[in-house]
Amino acid sequence: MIEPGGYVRDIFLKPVGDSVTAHGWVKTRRDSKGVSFIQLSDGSTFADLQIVVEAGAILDEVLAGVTTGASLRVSGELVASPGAGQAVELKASLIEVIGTADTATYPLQKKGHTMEFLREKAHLRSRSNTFGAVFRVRSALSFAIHQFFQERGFLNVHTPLITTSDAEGAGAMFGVSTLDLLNLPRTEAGQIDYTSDFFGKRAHLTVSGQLEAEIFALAFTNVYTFGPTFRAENSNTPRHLAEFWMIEPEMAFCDLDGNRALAEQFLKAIISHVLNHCEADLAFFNQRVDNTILSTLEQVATADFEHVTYTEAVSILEKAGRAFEFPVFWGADLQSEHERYLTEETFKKPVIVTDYPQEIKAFYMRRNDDEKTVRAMDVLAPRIGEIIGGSQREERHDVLRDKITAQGLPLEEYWWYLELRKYGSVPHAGFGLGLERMLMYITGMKNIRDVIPFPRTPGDAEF
RNA sequence: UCCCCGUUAGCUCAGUUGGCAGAGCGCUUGACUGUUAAUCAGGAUGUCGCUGGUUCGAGUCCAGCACGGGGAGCCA
Repeated sequence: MIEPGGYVRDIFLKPVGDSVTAHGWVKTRRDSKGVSFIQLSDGSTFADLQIVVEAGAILDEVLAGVTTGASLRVSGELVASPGAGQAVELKASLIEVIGTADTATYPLQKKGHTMEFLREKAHLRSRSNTFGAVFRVRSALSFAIHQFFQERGFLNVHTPLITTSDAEGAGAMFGVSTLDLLNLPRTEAGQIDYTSDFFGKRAHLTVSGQLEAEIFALAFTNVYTFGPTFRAENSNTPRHLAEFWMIEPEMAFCDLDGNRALAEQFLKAIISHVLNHCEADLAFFNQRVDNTILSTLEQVATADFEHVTYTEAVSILEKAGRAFEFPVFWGADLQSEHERYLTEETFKKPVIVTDYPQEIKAFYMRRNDDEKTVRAMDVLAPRIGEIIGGSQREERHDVLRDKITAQGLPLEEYWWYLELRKYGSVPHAGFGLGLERMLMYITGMKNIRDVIPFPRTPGDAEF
């Protein structure tokens, strides 16, 4: 394997004159009479290593196998580059073609691919400039998220992916079953008999780890989850996946103000980390994908977020003097167009909206004294809308029981959730961040399917 | 799931009033002593998404279906 020090990223930092060996895949090759240039990438950094092959240095039979997509081991001397694009380059004295790639059929070319085409080549697209940058940023972002919480004493909890309760009473869920679909056991009433199923009752893939995270918050004080989440909604948009990754911190002894403050610190910290550690990748996105991302990210990392209540937001929208497609009135949920107006036109930066009407929010959100609103918060970002959703949780047993009943949810399914409010209940709060939504925001990528390695969407689970 | 748009060479696309299937890039052959999406010259490459229909004749008109994109809803 390649050890630290052997990545292309490391080779760039070595002194001129060193003997080095590089491994990677050929991105492209240029020939002149007497000299060839090979762009070699191993994914460790945005820049390719330029390999220079002088006339006679390498056998023609070997060089014939050096084509776009082929994998190589190259040894030679690191030299200062007289060309403009790079400080150093590798003067090859030995090239081994590890795996060839037929130029007639290799799908990736030097330029001109659409995201849609590359999505169909998900097994090769990670070798491209764009997807190399996307997945390096994704990895750095994931690290920054763990670091942020670990440094603050948060416990990382692995909540289950298979669940027998419907966490929010909302959203279609994927069933998990070992029953024979061609021969389903039936109850006398004709319903499917899940008592003979693997878990003895109906099971699903989780739509959120929040309820289990609350259990851990009431034992470990501050916790967070970071794992995959599943929604079986038939959503066909550039912002939805059937399988995506979500981060859900949950804090005991915390109210909505603390929750809001943490969300803002969190976003600033992880954006700063990426700004400091992925400069070349971000420069590429800023140049080729969206020329506003660098200035936007720098602003978000430093400027204070706006905070308005739902009631204030509605008031702003009513005074906007604009004909929205969906009417604005107190009690209506904010639509995409309303969120965009607030973030892109009114404030031009992230906005945290709090205290939504009880009727449009989930049962577990803490009811305010006005009996009409709940301690909910949405962090809205320019261009992509809701990036974080969270709330202070209802910690009062009787109020929570009433809210579950009022929303028509089965009390018995929530027995343990209610029992947490009987034994040492404390005010607590948390939020959820969609990793892919955050990545879209950071990279400027327009389709969520292009910031996850292998997207799952309705009708598509290839790879 | 609803609305709109699209599907022509490996890729990105043009294709006029229904009348011989096109370009650029990629690939390939050659030229060129240092390129940066190299450049220059030549060459090959087609189930016009699928199934029907209209017509003397359909890439072009009509219908259905499939797939893709954008917008909406659901939401992270």
